[in-house]
Amino acid sequence: MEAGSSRHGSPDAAESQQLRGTNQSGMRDHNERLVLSLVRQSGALAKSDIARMTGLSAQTVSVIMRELEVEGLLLRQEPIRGKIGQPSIPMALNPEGAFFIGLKIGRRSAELVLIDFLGKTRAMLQNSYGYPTPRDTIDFVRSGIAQMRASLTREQDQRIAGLGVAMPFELWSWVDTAGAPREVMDEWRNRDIRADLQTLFSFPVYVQNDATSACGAELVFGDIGALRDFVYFYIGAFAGGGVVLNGRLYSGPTGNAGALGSMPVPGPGGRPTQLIDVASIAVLEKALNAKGIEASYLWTSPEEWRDLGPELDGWIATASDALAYAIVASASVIDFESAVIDGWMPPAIRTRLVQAVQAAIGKIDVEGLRIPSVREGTVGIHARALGGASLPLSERFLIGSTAPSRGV
Amino acid sequence: MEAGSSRHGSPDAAESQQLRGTNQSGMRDHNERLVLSLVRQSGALAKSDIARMTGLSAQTVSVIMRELEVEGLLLRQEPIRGKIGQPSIPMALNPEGAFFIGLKIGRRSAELVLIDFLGKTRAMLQNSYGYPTPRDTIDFVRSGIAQMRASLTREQDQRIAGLGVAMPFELWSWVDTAGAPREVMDEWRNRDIRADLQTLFSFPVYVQNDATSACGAELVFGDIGALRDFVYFYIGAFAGGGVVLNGRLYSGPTGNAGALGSMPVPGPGGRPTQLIDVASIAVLEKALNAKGIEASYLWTSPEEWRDLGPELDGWIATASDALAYAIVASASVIDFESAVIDGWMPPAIRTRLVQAVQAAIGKIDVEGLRIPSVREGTVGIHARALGGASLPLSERFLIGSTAPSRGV
DNA sequence: CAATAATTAAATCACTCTTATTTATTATTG
DNA sequence: CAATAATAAATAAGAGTGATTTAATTATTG
Repeated sequence: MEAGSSRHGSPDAAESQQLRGTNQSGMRDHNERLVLSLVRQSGALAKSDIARMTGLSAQTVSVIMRELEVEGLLLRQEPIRGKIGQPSIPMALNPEGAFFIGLKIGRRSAELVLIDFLGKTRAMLQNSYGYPTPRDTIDFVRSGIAQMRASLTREQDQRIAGLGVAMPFELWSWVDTAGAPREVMDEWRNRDIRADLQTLFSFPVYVQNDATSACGAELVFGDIGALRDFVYFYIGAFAGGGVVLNGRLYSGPTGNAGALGSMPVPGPGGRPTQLIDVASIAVLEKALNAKGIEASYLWTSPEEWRDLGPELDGWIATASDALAYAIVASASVIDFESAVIDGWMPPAIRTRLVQAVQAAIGKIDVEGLRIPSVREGTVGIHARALGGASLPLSERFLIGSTAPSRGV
Repeated sequence: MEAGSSRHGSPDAAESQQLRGTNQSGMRDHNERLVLSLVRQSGALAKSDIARMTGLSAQTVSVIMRELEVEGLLLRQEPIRGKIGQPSIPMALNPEGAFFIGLKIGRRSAELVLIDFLGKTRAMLQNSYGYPTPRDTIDFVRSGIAQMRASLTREQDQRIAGLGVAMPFELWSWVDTAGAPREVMDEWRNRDIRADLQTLFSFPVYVQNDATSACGAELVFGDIGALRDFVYFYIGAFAGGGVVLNGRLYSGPTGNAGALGSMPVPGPGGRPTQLIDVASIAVLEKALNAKGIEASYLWTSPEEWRDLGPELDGWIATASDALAYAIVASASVIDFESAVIDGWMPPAIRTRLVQAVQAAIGKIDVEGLRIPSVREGTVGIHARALGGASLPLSERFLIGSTAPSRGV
């Protein structure tokens, strides 16, 4: 259990140990994923475009894409005329090609989301609580998914490709601080939530760290352009992160890569603190509470916070210093092109935070490094649940890049 | 040029942009590399072992390994008897299968090394200087390699698979601090050393960051067991590092991953400094010089330093605190299994340093992280040059793991 | 109508897989 | 102790899969 439970457990117990050989079906699978990844990234592409981009022969691409079309994953668009030669027929992702369900288990609420092949949200459900329990969570998932599936046609329902669960690393270690009884804590520790959920459904169930999931949502659904290597911060009740290398979400050997909340940074007094202790919404809430301000709306209305006054300014100042520091430290481990910051906050405040971080980086000694550009996330508050849903999508339809290329 | 020159330039200008398709030769190439990687990692293996490990059919493995044997890359060992069934015939790497040349360009000296397929050093040459110049470096390489090749048979010579150059990132930015004239600095900045060297040889020439190279040597030649993800520190005149992910050296989008010398850490007074400013041999030298102690033997006799007294103790104390901090910060970016420390120092001192780092980590708040084990490097002072030589070896004969696996 | 580019059918080629066979060895039986 | 059974490694032959090559077809521009 231990390390295993927080990995994204591949339900088929597939990748047994380490290094596998490649055979023809592996090759075809790889090329199919490649085509789908390119079409997802670039919009609609003609077969000839794909052939040029991949280096595969036109005929191979023709065969692969025709098959994907027959399977309902690609849709033929209007031919493009006006250029010399036979008009090209762009092929786009079919929104109805597949559906995915994401579940986020958070400190104060759970979210369930149903998305289509393009990542568009088709349905969303929420469940608030004082603290989560396995039993209630499973009930919520069972009834919630039943409700969502009822709204789908039989055809659509059969195209549900999986459920991805985004939850914090070692959930039980903080559930008790939320006032939960000890039994609940132990239940989370001892139960294999993935296995329990898997018994309910015929499609595969995956589990992944919540901030890593948010990062995955940014990668798959976000507007990141050609960005292929970035470090990602999600500032929620707690702070966490994720890592994208070579266009692929990297979750690490134990699934705990991007544990940026635990990054040591210089605290207010100059002594080292963890990032999470200065750059999380929980810290902001505490600061507000200390002033006697009721701040539960931080959790309930993330689209628009009231005017928060000096506490917010102070929070942004310290949080951005800490984030700047964490970004520089990250950049000395991996030469990321960008650092992306998103979180449970209104876009306007996210913008302020990012600007403050950019300014704060300027005050740090960065000799010997190329500092990543700092940008806002483009997915927003629901990134974790969407990232959960992106997990079955990635597993089934996308590809990384560190793959064997063509021979000579 | 810019970013390009410090990448490991693939001489064939092969991997044009990003995502390539896979074809049969790619598949075969992948499986061949897989076999060689496994044999390198595990010593000698029978065909049936390989078949079990890779999931490939016995027949496929038979064909591949027979071919590798014919090519002279594998050697048939004595059959192993004493077990039921036909005795298995282990196949080992043929030491004469290929040769590789490594060049390290350092602050005070250059090293040239010739190794065989097992990584054993066949020849080594050194060249000391006040500061390096491109012209002298190229002369040294030309004559040095000519001398080395003269000692090889025609057969061996034809099996030289490449030259790998290990040199610091933006060499020119510190050459001037070594007292070099400005022209030399500019020459390094403006010249493409890889291209210049490539004109001299028919085998491919690669360039890579020096500390990253050292890390690669540890990965390929070191005694790391099953370790597949680690962060590596090389403490030389300066401090640098490297990153191994999934059993593969990761050099990052710009080739500057593992720039750990630039990691911000709490300095002596508690204010942030870069790791390089507290944990490098140059700092130790400076401390000794300040006490009026002549310390040039630090560079010339790294096998055995004289008794260094309190300055060494002080250096180990501050360096280990900083390293401990850098390791924790790295672990919050990637959940490394281990941190490996090596450098230009006698093994006994390396041992002390590692022990001090282990102790120092205990004093840091690591909640939410699994802390990597800290171990000594097993390659030693020549890791950079050997790592240079490992570069053509990896490019040509080894494989990472993030590759398409077998189909159903 | 010539040139150009996209697409695809047919034939070919490379590589892995499955099945069956051979070979070498240990374990068991009479 | 010889004969036989069991086991495992290695390989040969043939089948199957998927990419490539070659050539033909189609739609469009100029």
